[in-house]
Amino acid sequence: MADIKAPTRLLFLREEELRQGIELLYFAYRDFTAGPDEILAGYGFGRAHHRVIYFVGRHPGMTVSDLLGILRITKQSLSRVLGQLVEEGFIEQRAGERDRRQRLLTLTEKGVELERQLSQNQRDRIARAFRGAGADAVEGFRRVMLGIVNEDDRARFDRPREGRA
Amino acid sequence: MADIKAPTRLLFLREEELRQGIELLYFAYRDFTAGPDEILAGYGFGRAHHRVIYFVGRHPGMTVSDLLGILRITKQSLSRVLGQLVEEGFIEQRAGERDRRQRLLTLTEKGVELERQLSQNQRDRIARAFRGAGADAVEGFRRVMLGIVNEDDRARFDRPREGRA
DNA sequence: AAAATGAGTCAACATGGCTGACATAAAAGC
DNA sequence: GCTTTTATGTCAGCCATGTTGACTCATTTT
Repeated sequence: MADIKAPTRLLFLREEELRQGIELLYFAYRDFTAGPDEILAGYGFGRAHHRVIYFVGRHPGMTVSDLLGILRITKQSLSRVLGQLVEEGFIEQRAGERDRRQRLLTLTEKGVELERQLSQNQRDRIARAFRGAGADAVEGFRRVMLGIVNEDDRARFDRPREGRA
Repeated sequence: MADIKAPTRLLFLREEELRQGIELLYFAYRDFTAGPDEILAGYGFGRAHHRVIYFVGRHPGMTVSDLLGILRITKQSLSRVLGQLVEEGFIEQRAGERDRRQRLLTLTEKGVELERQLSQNQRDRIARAFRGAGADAVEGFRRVMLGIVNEDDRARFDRPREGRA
């Protein structure tokens, strides 16, 4: 079908390898988010709520601007979902001690429970993939994925400890 | 900060490992799509157009329902972006030979060029990550990502050949 | 001839991005 | 102390892209 392909067999394989990488990212992400999306729909929430719940759960006491930095969206977009989550009692805000302009975000018990419910599906999926692939493969996965992430966010994955915000 | 964590050190690491997996997927996908998004904006297109261009480029002559099956969206959603791409001369439709109800999709020259422009960024990023991580890591990446993808889509990645549609 | 299929269309709606303008309280700088 | 900057929130409106439901049309299958 008039496939536009590279001249040599070797180069073809290389190109094919990269295409596979692209598609693995697309399909893995698509399937990875499908589970939580269903649960969220039951609460009238969307994927954006999940991201907020997730990162606040991960970094209790983080500020609004920490969150904006991670999500890379505008504060107007964030405020919509964050506002709902606060209003419906999944997230609590309290003023910062050193800087009282800040709103420190934490999950309520209700929020923790929702986070657990949402992430369980994803953790199961990852755990299954990790177990099936073996420890060396997991290390390879980690290395490749880190290489794909923008340099300025790699510190977030620094070995054992958790990077602030 | 009242971190909710697991009882033992071993279990903590395990939990942390899974969390890292989740976040690697999130950040890698976010950064992976940021480049093309900028280019697309210049054409008045969005990520949905990219996906259509990509898969039609990948599988020339595919049908509309093939595409719907891959993207897992409704035909109404697809028709919007596909219609634009056809109208603006990036994609051509022709009737199927065996079944004249089908619309077989192929990229025009203009479409091929846009596809190349869009994917170049992603290919570069993947290539850089693959080179930096090494061949074994790439194999591990492949194994883990395949484990994350839903079983019914894994055949798409069968070793060397390209699975129809 | 009737039923099923592939594709397209109209209408209405929701989510979650965006820009721009503006308000308020607190902190930092001079 | 006054001014400026910063952290946050808010109003209003726009756009892209997903959804459901109802329907048409041509063609293929039964």
